[in-house]
Amino acid sequence: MTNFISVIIVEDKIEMCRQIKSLLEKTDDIKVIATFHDSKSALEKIPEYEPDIVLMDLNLPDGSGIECIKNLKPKLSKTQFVILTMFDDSELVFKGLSHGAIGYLLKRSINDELVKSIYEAYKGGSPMSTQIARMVVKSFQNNKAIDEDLLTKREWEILEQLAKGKKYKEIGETLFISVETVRSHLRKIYEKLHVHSSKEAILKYFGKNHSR
Amino acid sequence: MTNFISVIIVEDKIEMCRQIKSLLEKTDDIKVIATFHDSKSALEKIPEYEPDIVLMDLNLPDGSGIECIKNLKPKLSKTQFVILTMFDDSELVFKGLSHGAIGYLLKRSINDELVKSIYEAYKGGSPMSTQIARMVVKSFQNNKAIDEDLLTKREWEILEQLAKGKKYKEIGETLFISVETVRSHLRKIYEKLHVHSSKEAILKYFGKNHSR
DNA sequence: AATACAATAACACAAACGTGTGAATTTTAT
DNA sequence: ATAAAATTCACACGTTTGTGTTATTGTATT
Repeated sequence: MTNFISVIIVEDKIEMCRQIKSLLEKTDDIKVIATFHDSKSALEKIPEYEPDIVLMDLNLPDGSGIECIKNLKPKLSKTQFVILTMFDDSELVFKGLSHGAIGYLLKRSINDELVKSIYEAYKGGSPMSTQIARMVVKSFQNNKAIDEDLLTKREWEILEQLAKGKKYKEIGETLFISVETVRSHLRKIYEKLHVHSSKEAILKYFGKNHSR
Repeated sequence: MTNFISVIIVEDKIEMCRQIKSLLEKTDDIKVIATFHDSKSALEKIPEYEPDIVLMDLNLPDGSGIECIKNLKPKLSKTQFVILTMFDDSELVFKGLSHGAIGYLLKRSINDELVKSIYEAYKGGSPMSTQIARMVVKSFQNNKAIDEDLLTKREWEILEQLAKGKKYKEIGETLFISVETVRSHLRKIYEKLHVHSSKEAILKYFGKNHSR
């Protein structure tokens, strides 16, 4: 590292690119060391720069920015990727974060947050605009799968085991009861959850029954 | 709503409580309308106030603050719960968020962020300190369950269907192929994933094989 | 003391699943 | 153009699962 935070911008719209650059260069300790406008040249050239931060647009003309991150990440272990996009689509957010992006900003809110976000990303934080954080939190709240009081203590134990991928026989061995008893419990569990297979029960357990 | 944001603090340590209160009251449009020091009285009295925001400590003497949120939430649909805690333990964070909290702040960073966070929570955002956001992002990245290139396009389609809880016959009907073909694909999928049941395959699909 | 629920267990039968083997056709890559 | 991989389908056999029925024992609740 040098005495400034090196940033590369990948963004196809030149005007937007310039705007971001000028925003960042108001600060002395951030330097935009390169800009790219398509994923092909970004993939080729970025590794040479070893930037601290890459600001990545998702809607590139020749392929998704997520693909770009996926390919660059292994070569640049010290670089933090921050996604910059127009859309607050939850699919995209989850995909972006799970593919190695460390932060996720909406273009409409960059004026207020961009510079601060670069610092945060550099310090190992995860900049997200308020709206994005809200979506992430929602994704946890959807997982309010089964009311705790619906199943008895023992039934929860059985379901937990099932949700680890075990088969009936193994559950019985773990809990020191016969397979028949396990089947007996699961019959009641399935009844209470309104399902007819271990698959469906597991999905409910993880709150993956509706949506996504 | 009135012309200010009404806040209730639930925090057992009186000194900390007073400190938070004085922080918030530097701003005219935030009013601390009550404070509680244990979950029993909080549960009884808070519904009468219908506050905009509840700042909730997790380590109350008589029961977890999470339980408290769980009980209050249904009675106060317009109230936003923000957790205030000493610890950045990931279990707690996920539990808190999935039980109805809208934000999660660490006590050590409240000086900088508290007032801003109240505004954000009020506007429907999700205030989180940078460290918490980082943990949340990490939880997505751990879910890098299966390498995309491991399975073919068709195999992904089959697995997706399976992960919706469908049985083989239904998968075949959805994709317009015979059950035998579904079985054929799943045989290869199980081989590639090193599993021996639909249960295990689904767990891998959702990244739930290790931990949690 | 009576009633309800929880936990345990067995038997039975059909449906669904896991796996071995084999093979034809289409798509993709070299 | 040729090899390799992907997609499709079938038959067979043993295992696992889903569900109906029934019963014993322990533990609360009233």
